[in-house]
Amino acid sequence: MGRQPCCDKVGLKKGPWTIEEDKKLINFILTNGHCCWRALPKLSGLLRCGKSCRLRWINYLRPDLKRGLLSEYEEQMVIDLHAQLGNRWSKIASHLPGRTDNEIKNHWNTHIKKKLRKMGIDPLTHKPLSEHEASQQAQGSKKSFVPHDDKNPKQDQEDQQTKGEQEQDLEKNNTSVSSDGFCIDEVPLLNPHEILIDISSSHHHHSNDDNVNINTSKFTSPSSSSSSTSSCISSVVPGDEFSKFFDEMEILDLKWLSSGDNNSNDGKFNNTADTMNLWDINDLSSLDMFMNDHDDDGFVGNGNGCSRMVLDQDSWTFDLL
DNA sequence: AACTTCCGCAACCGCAGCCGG
DNA sequence: GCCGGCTGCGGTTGCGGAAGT
Repeated sequence: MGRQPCCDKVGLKKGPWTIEEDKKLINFILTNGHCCWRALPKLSGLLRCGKSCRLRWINYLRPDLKRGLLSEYEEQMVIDLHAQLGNRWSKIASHLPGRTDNEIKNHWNTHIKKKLRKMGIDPLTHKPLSEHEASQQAQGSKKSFVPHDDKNPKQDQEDQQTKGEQEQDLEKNNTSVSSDGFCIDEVPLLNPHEILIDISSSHHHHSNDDNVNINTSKFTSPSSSSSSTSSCISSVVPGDEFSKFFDEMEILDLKWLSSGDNNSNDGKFNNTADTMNLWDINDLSSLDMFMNDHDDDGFVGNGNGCSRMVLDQDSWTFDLL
């Protein structure tokens, strides 16, 4: 018996996601989590396969994603990591909080490769190009189709030996990525822990104590986003539609740190009397508390088992608002 | 203005790896 | 150890917009 396809493809939708589908997916995941991607489409009413849902969530809808171009620092990290790890994009992405493997892969293929070639560096071996190759690059001639083994980009033994150490260094460096590494001419990148919930205020739609409001007033306008960010959502839905989107989503208002606080990236809580830091970790486990009812601590379902919360950085701040 | 080519990105596809039975 | 199901990964494709003619 052959391998079962990941999903019954008959009647399943393909291609770009619509905002309605996004809403369904977000609502479902925020309510139920994503315990089983395969079952998710049926349960959420989406005519997509589980893989497609997973990809959409991971690469686009996830709340902790950064959008916009990679900063110089991030780019350098990608180059360094690629030299060590090769095309293991997910590994590389794990060193860059808020970036996805797909994003890094695309950026590598479209920007970094060219940049390195221009600099006379072979993007595959990270060694200087041969004279011939370099001259080709200098002439801006066609892409170098030098045969290579992409699957085995491992460097010398020395590299391998020091890899552990280097990775440790990179991890350390990682902690300072957001604080001093990001290009300030790009989107004002916000880290997950910079999103605060305003527990005290309750200015809109639900007055119940079990709903949390998060102000959106501090969100940056889409125009401040990197021009290269071409979001499906933003391309489809005009600005005021995003407000509707949020309303329909019954989304919490988010209260952001003041700009002066933006560089506080040390992962510490920034609790004041009436604010609570949502994100003090790098992964999505913070979501768990919202995906289940937590009446005791103020983060709760809406009474019908549907927790309300949407958190994000750029995809939410720029595209959805 | 119309057409063509190029480029970047989101999404798809197929395979590998992991895990439980 | 084997098998089947599921997830994750990396390569590739195709669409839409930008740039060029």
